[in-house]
Amino acid sequence: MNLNPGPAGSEGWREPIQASWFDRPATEVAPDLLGKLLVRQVDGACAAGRIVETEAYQGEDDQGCHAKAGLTERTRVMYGNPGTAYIYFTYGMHWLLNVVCMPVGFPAAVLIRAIQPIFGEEFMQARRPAAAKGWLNGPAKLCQALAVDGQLNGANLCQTSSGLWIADDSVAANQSAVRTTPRIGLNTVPEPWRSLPWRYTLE
DNA sequence: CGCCCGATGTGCT
DNA sequence: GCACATCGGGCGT
Repeated sequence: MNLNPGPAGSEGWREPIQASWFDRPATEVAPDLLGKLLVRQVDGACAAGRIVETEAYQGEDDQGCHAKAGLTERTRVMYGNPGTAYIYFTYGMHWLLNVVCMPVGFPAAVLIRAIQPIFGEEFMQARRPAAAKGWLNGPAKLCQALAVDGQLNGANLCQTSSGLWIADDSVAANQSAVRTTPRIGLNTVPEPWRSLPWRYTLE
């Protein structure tokens, strides 16, 4: 098995970020996730991408957050441990990946919206049209590329045994390059939540 | 490039 | 019923 090691001299991608790092507001975790690695290991292959776009969703008050409906079967994971994967199905065909934040009992999560390929491109391209332009710049696209679906809902992202984790390879993001905008796709969400600057992008 | 629209399943009112 | 944290193709500019 060739694990397609990461950048020379950097083994940081093997070490998952620990749960305590996610035990704070999603509006803090979301910008801090920019520049971190999203790593997938499954079927004897390994692939990773650098996170370049995130969104924060937090609290039952946030009318853009699924937790506005309170604790339900669907939102249960968001009320759980920080560092857990909250993965849901939408538009009849797409999976979206979030990382749970905040202590148990408070619903919050960060949506991973885009990554840039770091290694394991062959693994990712086998699941995405190789010729497609912008083949990882969307929350459903990156889930398809990394073989992330509902089977991983509730998975612990703080251990490699899940086959999905987030790592810091010490290629620090330039914080000055972080930009904020309103979140995408909240077309019927009332103000002020619709326009909160809770989308974070790199470059 | 932009806008428009259909695909397609499910959670919640 | 309907909205939905989307995507890709089609067609007009």
